[in-house]
Amino acid sequence: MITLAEENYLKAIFHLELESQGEVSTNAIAESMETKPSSVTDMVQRLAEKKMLIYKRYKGAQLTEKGRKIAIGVIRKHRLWEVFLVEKLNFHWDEVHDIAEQLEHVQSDELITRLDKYLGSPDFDPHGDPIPDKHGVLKRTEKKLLSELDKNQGGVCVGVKESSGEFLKYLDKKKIAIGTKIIVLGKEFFDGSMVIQVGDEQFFISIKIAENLYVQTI
Amino acid sequence: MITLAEENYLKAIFHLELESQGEVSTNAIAESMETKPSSVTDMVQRLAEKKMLIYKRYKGAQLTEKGRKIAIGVIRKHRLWEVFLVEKLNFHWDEVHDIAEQLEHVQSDELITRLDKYLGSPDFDPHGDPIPDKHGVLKRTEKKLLSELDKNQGGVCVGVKESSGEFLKYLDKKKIAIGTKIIVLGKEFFDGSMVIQVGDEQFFISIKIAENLYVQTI
DNA sequence: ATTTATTTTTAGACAAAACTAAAAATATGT
DNA sequence: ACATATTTTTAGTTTTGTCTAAAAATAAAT
Repeated sequence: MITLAEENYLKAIFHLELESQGEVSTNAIAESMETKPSSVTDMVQRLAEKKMLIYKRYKGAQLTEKGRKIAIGVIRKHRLWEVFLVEKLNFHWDEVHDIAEQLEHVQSDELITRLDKYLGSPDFDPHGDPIPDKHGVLKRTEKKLLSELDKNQGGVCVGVKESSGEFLKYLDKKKIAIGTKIIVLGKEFFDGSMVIQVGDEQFFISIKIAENLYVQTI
Repeated sequence: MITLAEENYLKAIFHLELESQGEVSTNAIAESMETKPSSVTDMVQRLAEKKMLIYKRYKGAQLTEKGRKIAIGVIRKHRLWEVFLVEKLNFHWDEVHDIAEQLEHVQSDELITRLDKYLGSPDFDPHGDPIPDKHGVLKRTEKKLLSELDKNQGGVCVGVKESSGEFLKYLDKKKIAIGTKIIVLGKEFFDGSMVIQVGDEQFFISIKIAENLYVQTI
């Protein structure tokens, strides 16, 4: 049996491992979970006993295969519920996080299997983050053109193909820079135009823009 | 703030109050929650301090308006989620209880408002139990003919209109007696025939049966 | 009414998950 | 390298919710 708190720790450690290679520090976990380092030490030791991570004192934590599986399972549930909240209950994409944070802890494999099917097995959540499949495989892709992204997929801007002053000025006006996250909210088949989300703003772009912007998918 | 355990106690006490008037005994609560009487005493004292119920030692507990409101809120959430699981995710009616037991504790008024609307504001859950409205009002109806019930509504058999031997023998064969719970799973408009659930069995009945059976709706 | 049985409560422990304060280990700066 | 700063851990409490065992109150029985 796994507790709610344990699931949250595993999830947080998983995310931190993505950002920086190797062991995750006690302080980093404490900060990301808004708790005290001493509490983290406690929990991390418990999780190490349960073989969900490897912990070396003063060095940090590293998920085991078992721990990573659980973390990815929680993330899969979180993102599927976010899709449900936005697509079926018409929540706005930025209102769903706290609710999904609760729903992700409901324990029932059958529920998630059916929810996934009901939602049409989506690949991305409303924030553009990829949804792991039932085997825990995360679609980890490389640099792409923005125009290659699908609906609901997101990426971080990593460069431009064309670098004319006009184009850069346009990007500046739209507050797109290296490191800016972009989510595809909609895509038109016949002309490749898109509606994208940048920060709080949603706007329309033509295929000419989308074909000249490189993004790193998550 | 209210905890998960507190919600479960309030819900259990609410159900016990329906079955027997007046105060609910410590032992009764312990039995219905599958826990020890000493634990119940503890929790009931905490809930009394929070003004969710009135507790007199050695006498039992009685919900206050505040406590009852919370209990009904939890029951509303439970039953709405059950409808979701059956109608949208195609679960069978007898598989959904444990999952709804978890979903009922997700805290978000907006979520429930939207879920209710999404499901078409149903009046009854898949077990035929009534769903309290957003103000906590439970559709508490009186004795009716089975034929007057709507789809998904349930009732307890309280008597017959016609009492011929043939009819009673039929009821006996179908294991329907005073106190038996009946749920309407489907209703045909043009002839008033129904598919009903009795215990584990589901079967078809004609309007002649439905018009001669009194039920007490829940 | 007084003993017996049942119910309920108290007292004391425990586990999970958090905290504070202090100690220990590691990292940094000159 | 050595003092200082930072990070991490330990030790000791707290809260929530549970338990067991024993005591107290209430109910039942002869």
